[in-house]
This record gives sequence, C-alpha cells and structure tokens, in this order.
Amino acid sequence: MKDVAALAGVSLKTVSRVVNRESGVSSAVRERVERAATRLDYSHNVHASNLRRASGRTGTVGALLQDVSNSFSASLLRSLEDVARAQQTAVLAASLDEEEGREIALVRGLVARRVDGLVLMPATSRHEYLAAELRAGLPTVFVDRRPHGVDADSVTVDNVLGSRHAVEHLIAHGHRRIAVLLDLATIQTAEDRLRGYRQAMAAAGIPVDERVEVSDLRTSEAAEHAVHAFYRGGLVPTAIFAGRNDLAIGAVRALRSLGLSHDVAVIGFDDFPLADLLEPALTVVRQNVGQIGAEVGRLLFSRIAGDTSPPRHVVIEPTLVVRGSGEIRPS
Amino acid sequence: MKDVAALAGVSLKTVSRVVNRESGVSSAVRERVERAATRLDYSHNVHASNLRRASGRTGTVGALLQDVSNSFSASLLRSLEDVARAQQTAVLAASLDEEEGREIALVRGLVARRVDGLVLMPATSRHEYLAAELRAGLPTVFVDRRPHGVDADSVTVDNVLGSRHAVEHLIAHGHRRIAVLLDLATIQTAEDRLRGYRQAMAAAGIPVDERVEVSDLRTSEAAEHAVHAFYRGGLVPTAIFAGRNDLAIGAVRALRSLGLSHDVAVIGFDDFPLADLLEPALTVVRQNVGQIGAEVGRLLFSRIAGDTSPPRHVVIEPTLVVRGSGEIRPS
DNA sequence: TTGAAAGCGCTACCAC
DNA sequence: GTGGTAGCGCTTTCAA
Repeated sequence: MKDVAALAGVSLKTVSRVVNRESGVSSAVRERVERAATRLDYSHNVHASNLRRASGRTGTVGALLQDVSNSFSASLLRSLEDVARAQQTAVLAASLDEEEGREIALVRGLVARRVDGLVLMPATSRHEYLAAELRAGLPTVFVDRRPHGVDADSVTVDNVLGSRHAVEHLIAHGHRRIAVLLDLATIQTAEDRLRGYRQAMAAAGIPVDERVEVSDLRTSEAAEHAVHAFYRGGLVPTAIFAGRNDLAIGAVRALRSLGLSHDVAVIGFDDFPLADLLEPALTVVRQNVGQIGAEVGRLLFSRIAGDTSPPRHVVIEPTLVVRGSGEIRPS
Repeated sequence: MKDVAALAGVSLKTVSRVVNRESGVSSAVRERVERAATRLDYSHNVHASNLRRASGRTGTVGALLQDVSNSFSASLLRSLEDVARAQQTAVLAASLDEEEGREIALVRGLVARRVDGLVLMPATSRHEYLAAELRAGLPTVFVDRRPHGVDADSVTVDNVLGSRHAVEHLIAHGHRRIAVLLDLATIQTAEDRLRGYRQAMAAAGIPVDERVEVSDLRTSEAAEHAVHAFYRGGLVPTAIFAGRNDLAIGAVRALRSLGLSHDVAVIGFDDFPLADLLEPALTVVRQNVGQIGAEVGRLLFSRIAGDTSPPRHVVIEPTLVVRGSGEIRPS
C-alpha cells in the first residue's frame, strides 16, 4: 500500500480511501491510485485492515459439523454458505467425527482466528468450555444438538416426536416385533430417538425386547451386521426403525441379501438422495435440512448484527415421508 | 496480552514466548503467565500474530468447489480437510455453482485473506485472472478441470478414456443406439466425455445421431425430461450414457416411470452412495474421489512447504464399476 | 532468562 | 479533498 501511494504520488490514507471505496476522493486521484494498484499487483490485506478497524469483524464464520462429506452436514453447510455469502462472509468448515478433543481444539482455533460467529454440531455432551466465549458475546448457534451447561441459540429437530411417529406408523401397520438401530448411546439425538421408540411401544402396550434395541452403531456396515445377527439369532423382527440414514441403508443391504426386503418394513431417520429410488422406496422421517440451515444462518447473522435478546431454541418438527418400505405389513 | 503481562508482572515479550511455547522461559514465570492468561480469558489473536511473523503463513487454505452439497465436492472437501488438519490448517470452503463471477470474486476474497494455498474446481474456462497470484507464488491446485491460459498444478480424471470405456462396454453388449446426456457444453469435463463417446462410436463404425446427444443439462430433472422426450419422439435408444451422476439418476427416474428400467442399459459417470442398491444396480465410471483429494492435498502442501518445481499434472484413470444396469442387452 | 523498541499493513482521528 | 500521526495485537531484533 505504501508502494502504491508512492507510485501514485499520494498519501497512504488516500490509497486506503480508494481501496475501501470511501467518499471524498476526486475521481482523478482515484483513477491514478487504481492504476498504480493494478500495476503493482496490489492486493488488500484484510487481516491488517480488520486489526485496526473499529468493528472488529473478520467476515468469517466457523462451522463445525459432524462430517462435511455426509449429506446432512453437507447440505447444512451449503445453506449456511448461502446466507453467509449474502453477508460477504466466508465459512471455515471442519468435521468433528464425534471426537470431543477435536471439537475443543477447533473451537480454540476459530476463536484465535476471531471468527464473527460459530455454528456447532457438537461432538461433546458438556459445553462449559465455551462459557468464556459466550460471555464475551461470541455469536454461537448449536445445530442438531442442544447446548448443555451453557445457554446459547439452537436449532434442533424434535427427535422424540419424529421417532414416535415412525414407530406408531409401523404399529398401525400391524407390527409388534420392531427392532431399532441407533448411533452411539452418548449422542443426544440417538437417545431421543430411542425414547420416541419406547414411548410409542409403551403407548401401544407392546413389551420391549432389549435384544432388538441395538445402540452404538457407527457405520452402515455395523447396522448390516446387526440385522444379519437378528435373523441368525432367531429374533425375526417384522419391522426395523433405523435411527440414522446410513443405518437404514445398512438395514436395507442386509434385508436384500437375506431376500427379505419386501417382507420386513423399514423406516429410516433423516432423508437422503435416492431414498425414493430404492426398491421398495424407503419411508423416512425427514428433517428439513434447507429449513434448518436457513434458520441457523438467520439466527447467527442476527446475533452478529448485534441482537442480544435471550437465546432462542428453534425446534423443527420432522415429517414422515411415506414411500413404501414403511407400509409393508407383517407376514 | 498487555493485560496478561501486567497481571503476571512480566513483559509483553515473555507472554508472547509462553503463548508460543518458545524455549527460554523459567517454569515459574511460565506458570505465572499461564495463570494470568486463564484468569483474564486471554485468547491469542492469530491475525495480529501472522501480520508480524516472518513466515507470513495464515494456516488457512481456500477450497472453491462446484457445490459443497454434492457428493463429489463434499468428499473432495473432506479428504482435503484431513490433509489440512494434519498440517494445522483450516479450510475456507465455498461453492461456485458454475458462476464465473462468483469464482473471481471469491478468489479475490481468499487472496485478501492471505490464504496459504488455493484448491480450485473452476467455473471459468480461462484463468489468466490468476496470473499475478501464481507469479507471486500462491500455491494453487486445479482439481477436476485443468488450468487454461496459465500453468498450475492440477489433478484431473481422464474423462475421455473413462467415457470411451463406458461406451465401448455398451457397444460390446450389443448396443448401437446409445444416447448421451451431458452437462453444459462449455464445461471441459462435459466436452471430454462427449469426445470419449464419439471416439468409441467412431471406432465401432456406428454413425452418430445428434438427436440423442443432449448437452447443457444442469439438473437431474432436465435429464429426466430429456429421456422422456427420446421415447415420446420415437428415438428409442437402447442404452444411455449419462455424463454426470445426477444426470444418471434423472435417466433412471425417467426409465422407471416409463417401465423401461430393465430394458434400457444405463451407465453413469461418477459413482455415488447407493448406486449399488438401485434396481438394477447402476454401472458407473468411478472417479476415485479419495485418491483425488489426497493427491490434491499432497500437492498443495508440498507447494506450501516451498516446493517450486514445475507444475505437475496428475491424471487419474477412472474405472468402470460393473453392477448390472450397464449390462442389459438391447431387446 | 528477560525486556525495550521498532514495525507488520492497515484505519481512526484530527488537522489542513 | 487530502495528509500526518497514532495505534490495532502481536513478533522481531538486539541489548541487558
């Protein structure tokens, strides 16, 4: 910038004015400065700029998601990005893979980068480590999972409700032996989905068989093995409720290889591309990701803009998307 | 930092040493400083730090992809993230949606943020606008599409080869009326895939019917309409080669609704989750995304580490994954 | 082992 | 309209 000023024969401050499109520069001078800037390949340094700037904004937000390559996180990132772009803001994205240490280290990194805001799909179950930042006013929105031990904005889905509806749907179609596949028991959404399952079973007066309640499934393959184990072990559930989309896929794979895909009902939690093209098409509990992402963006940027009202907790109702696999009757 | 120094009764420089874990601080002093830092909720400001630092690194790289919510871009982002994390580097991710203006604006933004490196899946077809940055030594890796008008590292897939293999495979199964669905004709990968198609047809001595060569398809729905149009128009291809994964999905949808999914062969370019669970399972040309991403990361960080050897162009050979839909014979 | 002063690239503030 | 000076939060250099 010094060089540009020298070449254009003006002061530093004038170059700064031109670069920032401030008013009060004659067009002759402006043009001279711009020519000098191009000639020297000048590129503005926003970090130096922000360091001195009153606003303190960096035009960057952080998004810590479960895994940017899974369709739920990826879609969320995309909708956040769209809101951010409209606010001239860039998004730092990272995957946590349910690793608590990674979450804490990454949050520290983002804070050190002075992000204007934070979107967090936490891997941790206690969030006291964020207390200082929240007190200092760092705009933070929890997504998919609520904050624990601190208060902050959140956008979540009513997992208990979605899960209960799914299981009620299966029961209404005549099922009583309904298996449930779940993620790590320590993850709150998994716990809520189990609760919904149990509520529906209890309401229908069906005793729960813990041998068909399988938790801690981390991958599609794990779900596949679990389903194979059911039938090898003679448990023969007539319906399966899968508490995450890849677990549903694992279940479908297992049923295919067992030749049972048209005999055993399946409902998955969380929709995904192509669920409608499977045979039978997969009935799912849909979380409206676009709506969640837009809501997260709206909340985050209203905080960044200075909204200091008490934390808001947006709860989105998932909907059952009927496609076929969930309407198979017990044989 | 000033406050921490005051509270700990030491100089600024000493606090800096402690924060950066430099040697030459007595453990008594170190501990006093650390206590003061925690008490004041001190958080290091990496931007101020980097401003003065000799290395000039920011520990941030930019990734401009086609759309972070599609599975190809998302997987690429993920593998890049894994390499970056190992280098203590964060990733700024953004989607271009094939918009040229967006690409140029975002590159400017990333340069102004002084990213250490850039991964670019360009929307533009000419890249002279990057010349100054490349000359200045900004580590840049093109992915999926080669640079034009400038020289820079690239990791691409041999699209002509992959496409030719796919069409040869269809021809070997007895097809002669093979339709092809493609993205925007201006996108180089689309053009290459068309070339591969034509090479295979020419080599087999099959005349090309331009009515079944459909370009400029942007969405799954567009592909679906195109396929419907074939059969309404009496063109009745016996096989379809789809030059992008969502176009293949659109084709499958159309064939389903026409009741032809077991009569017309389909091969898609680019694998995706669940392609094996469709009925019939989808035969695809697979681009090994994990390998591409890892290669991109390796190249990028070797440049960041100071490797100034001439640009390298890594070309990855795609492979045909045979699953069923591509082996249907003409009826 | 510790500290003082200069300066990274830029903008705020006030003077002309 | 334009420019000088101070200073953002930190690291560098060199001296103690």
